[in-house]
Amino acid sequence: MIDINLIRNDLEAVKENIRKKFQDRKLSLVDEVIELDKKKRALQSEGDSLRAQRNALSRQIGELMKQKKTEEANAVKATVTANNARLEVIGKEQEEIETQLKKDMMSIPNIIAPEVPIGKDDSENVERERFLEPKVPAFEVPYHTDILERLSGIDIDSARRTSGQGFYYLTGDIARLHSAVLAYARDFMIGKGFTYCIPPFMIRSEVVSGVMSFEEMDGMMYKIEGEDLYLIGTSEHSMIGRFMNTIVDEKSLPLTLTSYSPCFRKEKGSHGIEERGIYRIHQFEKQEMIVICKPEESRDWFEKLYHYTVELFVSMEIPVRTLECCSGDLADLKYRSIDVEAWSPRQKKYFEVGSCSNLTDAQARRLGIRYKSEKGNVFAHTLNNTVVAPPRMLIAFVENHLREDGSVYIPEVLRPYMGGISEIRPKK
RNA sequence: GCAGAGAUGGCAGAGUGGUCGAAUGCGCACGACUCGAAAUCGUGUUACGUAGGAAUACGUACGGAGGUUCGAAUCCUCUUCUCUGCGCCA
Repeated sequence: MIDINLIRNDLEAVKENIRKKFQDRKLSLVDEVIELDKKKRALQSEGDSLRAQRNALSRQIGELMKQKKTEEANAVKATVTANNARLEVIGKEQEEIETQLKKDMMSIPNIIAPEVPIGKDDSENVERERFLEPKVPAFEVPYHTDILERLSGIDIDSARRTSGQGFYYLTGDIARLHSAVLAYARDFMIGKGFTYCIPPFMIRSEVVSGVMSFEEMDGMMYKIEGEDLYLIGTSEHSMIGRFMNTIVDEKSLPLTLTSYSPCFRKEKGSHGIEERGIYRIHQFEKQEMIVICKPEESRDWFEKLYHYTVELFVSMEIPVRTLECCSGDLADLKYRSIDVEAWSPRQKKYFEVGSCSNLTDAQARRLGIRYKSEKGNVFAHTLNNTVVAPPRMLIAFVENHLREDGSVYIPEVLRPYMGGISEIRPKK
């Protein structure tokens, strides 16, 4: 949600931003907001003066009652009752206008960063940098589940029976590798000065509706039967929810947090879930980073954050590239987004393993996350980025580290978490 | 899960229908005293919205939602959380 003052003061900038995102149908919303805002203020000042009158009259009634002038008091009461009738009408109108205003404001996208390339959809995203040489081995790289099955590392058939499509059993060294990657990523982020955090894996509807739209909620969130609780789709939900409607201490900024959680997603309407394998699934685990900082610091943090992910992948010897999301592919709340993609020697292309976003104050304004400064209370800036999400990243891992004999190489940095072993070999 | 008590400003804590945005204490800011400090004294110190250049004015908010009333921190209903006791449990 952007600052309404921006619309009041620089309507053209807001409209230009909408055009850059190819959302021209939303242009009329901006004019509607101006109108509604005017009406809202008019109603408020009318209501305020009526209330001021009522407060004065009520005090008068108190006085008259004390002096036992009941008749006069009743006369004044009648005036107040008439006022109240009008107040009720105003109240209803105000409520309607405010609901519509809020809805409009939520649909108006955040102002995008100057470096965001203009483009309609993800096909126009722009590659920024590459790290490590993307290699294609001489032998054919099988589909990731075939690699994992040969290593006795996965059992999807059983998972289908117990839980249905989109689930998996990881077993043996592969399961251990999964945990090792998470533990290594956790320690890596702690080493960068982040505070490790394990959040609630379920949150209330109140928090859910704070962090996402109704459509997103319907398409993603699993609800707990008979309770006002939802399984989180990412730890960002509970991590950001933690600061909803709070004023954080300026001295504690920037808050740099790294959280672990399982993530549950319906993936409703996405065909990817039908795919064989563990690319798109209902349940996965993820290490995430969250930064809450002062506005003037968010641009620097953004650069740092996605470079941390890059550094992590490079340390595990997996080639990656960064991809700048173009204007049309950027979600409405985002100022800027960079995806980190890992190399797939099988597909001979890069695929997404993480996404880093700077939401500036749009998310904070929507959720009421502020800090107290000399200038008064200011909305903070929020950023989030994937450190690593192992089931998906395991695809990149086994594809890149597969050797011709079917074994998978374990990079140096992970060995302490794998009992010192340097490879996983097929059984038999 | 059951029963009882509670939720008020940065903190502690009064207030049970009308000059209550809220006593008092602590904290904090500024000033006086002092060579300087402590102590002491004085002044100030909630947030949000609207109008205004500003001083300020008006409105709203006493966990949250709704209700009663001319008027609600105060009465009623629901809800969330906290504490105490019992029960249950990794």
